Amino acid sequence: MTITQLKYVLAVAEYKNFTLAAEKCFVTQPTLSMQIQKIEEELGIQIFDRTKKPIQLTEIGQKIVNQSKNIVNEADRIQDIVDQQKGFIGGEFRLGIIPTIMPTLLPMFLNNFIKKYPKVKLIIEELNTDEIILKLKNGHLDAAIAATPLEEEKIKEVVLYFEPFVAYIPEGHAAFNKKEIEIDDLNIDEILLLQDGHCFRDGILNLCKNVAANEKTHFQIESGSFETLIKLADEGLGTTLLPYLHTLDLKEKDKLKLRHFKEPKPAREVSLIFPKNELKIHIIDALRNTIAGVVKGAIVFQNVQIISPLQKK
Amino acid sequence: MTITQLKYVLAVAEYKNFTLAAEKCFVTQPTLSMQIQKIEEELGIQIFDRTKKPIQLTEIGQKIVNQSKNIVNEADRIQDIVDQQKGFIGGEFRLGIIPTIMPTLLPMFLNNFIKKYPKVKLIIEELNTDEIILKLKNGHLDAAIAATPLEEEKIKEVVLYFEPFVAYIPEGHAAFNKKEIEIDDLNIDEILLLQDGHCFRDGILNLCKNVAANEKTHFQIESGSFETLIKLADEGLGTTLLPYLHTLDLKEKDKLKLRHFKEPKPAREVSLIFPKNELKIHIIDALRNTIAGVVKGAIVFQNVQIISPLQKK
DNA sequence: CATTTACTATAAGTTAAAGTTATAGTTTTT
DNA sequence: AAAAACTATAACTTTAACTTATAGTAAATG
Repeated sequence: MTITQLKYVLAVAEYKNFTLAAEKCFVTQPTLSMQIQKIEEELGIQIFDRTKKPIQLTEIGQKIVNQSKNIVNEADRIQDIVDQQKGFIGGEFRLGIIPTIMPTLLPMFLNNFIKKYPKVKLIIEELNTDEIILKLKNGHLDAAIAATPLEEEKIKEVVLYFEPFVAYIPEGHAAFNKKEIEIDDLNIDEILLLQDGHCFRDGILNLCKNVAANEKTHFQIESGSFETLIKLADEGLGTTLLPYLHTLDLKEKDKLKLRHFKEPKPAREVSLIFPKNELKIHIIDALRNTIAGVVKGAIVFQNVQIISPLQKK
Repeated sequence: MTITQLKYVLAVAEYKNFTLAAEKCFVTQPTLSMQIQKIEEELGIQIFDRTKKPIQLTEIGQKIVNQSKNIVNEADRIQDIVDQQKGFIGGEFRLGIIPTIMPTLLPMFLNNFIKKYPKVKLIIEELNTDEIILKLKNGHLDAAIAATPLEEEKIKEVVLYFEPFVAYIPEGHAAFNKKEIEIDDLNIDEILLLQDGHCFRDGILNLCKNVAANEKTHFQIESGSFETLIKLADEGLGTTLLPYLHTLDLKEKDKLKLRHFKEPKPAREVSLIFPKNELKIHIIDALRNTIAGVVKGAIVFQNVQIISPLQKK
């Protein structure tokens, strides 16, 4: 049994197709077929059920695939250990970003980063906070950008910036005429929120003290994107809260509906988070510095009050 | 990088000697030398410092060895997964036993077991409870025999038997003339106990309610073996408590000093414990049945009161 | 201090494994 | 029924792993 064979098994399990899997492994299809046969013979079991189309894993095959993922993953870390020792900045780097940060932050630093560190192959995935924590722990991600604090035992957090929330208030709303507003100018029932699972929602809900009592209103819409929320607000269906960076992209017309909060402004803490083993710490540091550089120009430090993404009732 | 190379690295790290390591790996010394060179070259680092005699690991080498242990360990589990599926009873099986159970229980079942399951290569290690829990969790042990309950999250316990404690009371002691005794006939200060780390000690200490207050007496001896305790008791230095199976081996003369407790007798719960993944469950079941068979004849069920090994203040 | 001992490294050759191309054999799709 | 999509087998090549033989090197020994 070799690591190579295990990788072949994983490829076939993933693509359910020998030909395609062979391509992805940069070998010919017969090589793959033979190596799979060989490991099946060595173990004395069938990993794949070839009678089904597309190919299926057998019951025992599934267990072997799970274990193989472990092994291949752990084997890949050998190179990480070496890279860390050498201070080498390169190799694959898997970064998770939550959906409410992705579209605004990523374009700001991505270009800078890949130019400065051309040897790093960034693999970026949009994931919500729960998925991120899971994948950081099992090694499927090297780092992530999320709202903090999370207080996860094995995960380290390094704050990147504090991002204030800005209220988006449609014309005709009572608060529209105020220059600066306070949280109590908005009625919690009318604030349009992102759908559950997006941790941003929890942050917003925590703004108001009496959420629990008000949760079951006659009207509840939770969208997956701020664009939808803005349009709903424009239709007179309520107000919404936008992270500051997001407001920079609005049309001039819509920007007129933005109202900043009085200090201390409600804000979210955005951090770079990663496993405490700090395996790819050099890349993480490089990423942090790059982001810090671009954000410094975009967000002025202000007196803020952090909304924790934690409390999920 | 291959699993074989990693195994070679581990062998050299263990024996600090290429020639010996090669023997243990069943290859010639040049093979080992070349493969080690090859992985060092591939990673671009030195794993071993060959200038020192005997050979030493470099700093990075130590990290690589640690990770390699993980990988090789996880790789070995592939075969376990297959064996489990097939219901195969064989292969290596690492069993930990705490010192206070080892000498009495092991001789009772070992012969039976190896005759009945000749394909299983039993590797038995005497370890205290803490070490056992650690090694079960990191995969260095497949199962263990210890006093329970332990209430460890990832470890399953299957009770093998309940073993009453018997008091050993030297001539001249106030309780010597009683046929059956109660725990309060003994003064906690005079009970000779096993040294710390042996979990049996905790069990005994839990017998008495007011231990904490009495712990700092003018006199405290904690030996590592019951033999010592018995001799100390004979010297008039106190009494001691012995697990029932241990009393069977005493000289006739010493047996006269044993006093059984009134029911419910204080007893320890002895269990077979193993990781919840139940990888080698067939061997574990075989072991349990073998032990159950031999113990049934030796320990009559009685009304007992379990002393938990847990509370460590 | 030269010699033995106890190792590790290198060289040359062999064996075994992993890979290739070409093609045959399936099953599914059209 | 033919074509397409795919996997398996066969024959061969390349590469990697392993062997024996021997050179090199540092520590131990008389």
